[in-house]
Amino acid sequence: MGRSPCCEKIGLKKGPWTKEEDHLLINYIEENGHKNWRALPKKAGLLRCGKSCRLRWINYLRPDIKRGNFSKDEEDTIIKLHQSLGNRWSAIAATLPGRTDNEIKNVWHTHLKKRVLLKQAVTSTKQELDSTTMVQVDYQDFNSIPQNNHQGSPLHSSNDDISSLSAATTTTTTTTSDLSNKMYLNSHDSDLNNKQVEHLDQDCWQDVVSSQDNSLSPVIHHPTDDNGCGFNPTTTHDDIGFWCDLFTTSEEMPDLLDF
DNA sequence: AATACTACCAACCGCACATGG
DNA sequence: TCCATGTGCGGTTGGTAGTAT
Repeated sequence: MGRSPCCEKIGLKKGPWTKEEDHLLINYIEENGHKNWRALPKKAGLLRCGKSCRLRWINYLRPDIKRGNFSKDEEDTIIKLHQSLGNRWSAIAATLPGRTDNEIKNVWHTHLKKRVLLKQAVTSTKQELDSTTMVQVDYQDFNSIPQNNHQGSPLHSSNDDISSLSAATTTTTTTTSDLSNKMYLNSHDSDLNNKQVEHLDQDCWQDVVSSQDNSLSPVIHHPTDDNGCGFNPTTTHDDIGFWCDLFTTSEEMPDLLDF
């Protein structure tokens, strides 16, 4: 026999809260506090589970909640604390007054994780570049790469992605060494020929590259479009173009680390 | 203009821990 | 010490708005 449910499920409302429900909850808590969440909804006249009431109050209705975008300082704090604490959202939230664990968790998954992963990718790439030579890549040859060799890579989004990439970047000299997971480079450098690189897993690349989140744009210094790639920096295609541009010269790499 | 896709975020769910009888 | 209950936490889902095709 398992534990009983936190509340009687039958007849209780789920889903988005209405203004009326919000007012009932706020009024009750302002007058009586919230000593017992389970008993609260009935006393407040709400057809909600106690857990639902608690969540609504903690994450949205609390008077000290800070709304709006996260500042650069707040984002930096989250990134730093996540490095040391991991997914302990409540602990991270405790250091950011007015922010909730749920909000921080959402921000992490939608913005900050991508930024951190990208920074890690760029950092590892730079480290590898420091110990390797220029690699010449003929992107047209990606059309002939077997599917299972570039699954999940930035160049895998669709046939359209690959063809537009090829059309735009024929035989571009590029100092890239790990644009993707298990991507084979058609290198003219014998040491790196057919080198299989594996710095990031597939999900990582899908998160980073399939994203149309432009928040990366102001953070990463997108090289000027002077090499003929011609990608617009706002779409999935653009992400690919961006990655092509990104590794055009090794001299650009230090700037890219300025997250 | 219609459809598909993606990002965002509020809310839910289940588990773990805390507490009190 | 055990058990029932309440609460908190982190993972996940689903609805919606915006954007691309």
